[in-house]
Amino acid sequence: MSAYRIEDILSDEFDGKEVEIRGWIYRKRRTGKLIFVVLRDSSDIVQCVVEKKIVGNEKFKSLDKVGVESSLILKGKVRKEERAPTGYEIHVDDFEIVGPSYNFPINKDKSDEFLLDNRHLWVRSREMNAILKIRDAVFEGFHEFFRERGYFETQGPMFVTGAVEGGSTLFEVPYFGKKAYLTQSSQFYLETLIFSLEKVYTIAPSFRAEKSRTRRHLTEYWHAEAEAAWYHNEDMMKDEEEMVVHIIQKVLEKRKKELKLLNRDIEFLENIDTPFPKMRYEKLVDFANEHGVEMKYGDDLGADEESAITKHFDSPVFITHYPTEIKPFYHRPDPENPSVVLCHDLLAPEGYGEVIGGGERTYKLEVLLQRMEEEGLNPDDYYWYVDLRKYGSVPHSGFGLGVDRFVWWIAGLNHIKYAIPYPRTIRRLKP
RNA sequence: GCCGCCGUAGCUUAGUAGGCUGGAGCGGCCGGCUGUUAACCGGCAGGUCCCAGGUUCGAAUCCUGGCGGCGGCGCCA
Repeated sequence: MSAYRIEDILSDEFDGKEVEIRGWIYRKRRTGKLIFVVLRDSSDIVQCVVEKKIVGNEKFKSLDKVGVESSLILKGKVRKEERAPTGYEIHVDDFEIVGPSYNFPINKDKSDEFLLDNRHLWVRSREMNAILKIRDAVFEGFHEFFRERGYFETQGPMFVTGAVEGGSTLFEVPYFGKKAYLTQSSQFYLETLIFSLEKVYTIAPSFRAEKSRTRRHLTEYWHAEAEAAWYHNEDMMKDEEEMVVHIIQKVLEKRKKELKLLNRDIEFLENIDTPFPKMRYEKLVDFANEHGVEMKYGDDLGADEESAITKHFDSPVFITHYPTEIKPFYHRPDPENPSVVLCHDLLAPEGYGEVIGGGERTYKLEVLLQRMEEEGLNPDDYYWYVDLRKYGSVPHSGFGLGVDRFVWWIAGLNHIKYAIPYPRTIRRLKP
């Protein structure tokens, strides 16, 4: 007999049928000559009733001895049962203990720190299981969207020699007697690749040695990035908002059960649609001040500002046209007003804040060299990036999205460390 | 870089204006129970009170230093 997934047998169709299932003991309760085993597999949980008179004294005792997380194969008959946690239970005819487990370290009392130390075991929990499935749907949604839109998936290197963002946040690694760094972003490499493929995307890790201790920072995070030739700022924003909606739809289609388990406000997600509100940076300054957040022109958005602003929207919101001096050199200054750049950030609602940073790239050689000089950068260090502006340059735009931040928001989590299987933060390097 | 908080049993913790033998829940072990819902009932074991030094008749509690951890800001995705 082949084994069923638990999720698949939780239906009236299976009522009265004989099945085999495999999984791990999630809960176990003994009462006299009965043992209730709540078994979990990757799909769901189901209560199984083991009677002493059916399985025999020896087997009954052996099951009584092992603890939660023991792995079992069991055979029995499915019955509809209102008293069971998931509405059905299995009356067990026979079972096999495959891998016993004693004294599983995680029980009902648990601190964050303890669970992080035991992440390799905590990934089995129903909460983590639900989050990981939502994360999977998010990745699926990305790939699906980009490919449908004619983007090619590609990859940049992880070992690099220079910075994309500020240089102080690079992780240095020894490299055969030389210094190398772990990449902060694949953006510059994607820019080179559009001259071959025109529209490209990648989902890869990025590394930032920021000493941040916040609920939205990781030192190693998954970065979904795209670049497209001939795209202007607004073209890119259009793809992005449609991408965000596509991914949300994908998660809603596949993972409603998991969102419910996490107590996510599902209706909120269902109501998100294009177009997203768009606000120029200068308007945002006024908006912030009108809503009790002190902000002056030239300030970057802090966590307080983002949180205060996004709580006023029930949709992600684009902020565009930031002052040139607070953005990196590669952003294209607005030809109509070079004191601002053609860029955009996407802020997630409900106080979550920035999930995307993107914009149009400077494609004229003179402008790029001037901006590099203003920021004190040596063009020789970026010779290959500068070269792109010498040989058939074209207008182009791109963006980077923090996938873990996105999952953090979609799943409605309290801290980004719950959004990734093994979070890496300034203080957390294991397991 | 800055601000704040914490370290007591395997886990979660009570106890800290110094004072009797440092309590409890969960987990573990032994026993009981035929419908449990993170079951329940009885019993047992389990402690370097983070480390070092100091004050004191007396320190988990006060002081100094160290180690480890947590939350937040800035920065960013």
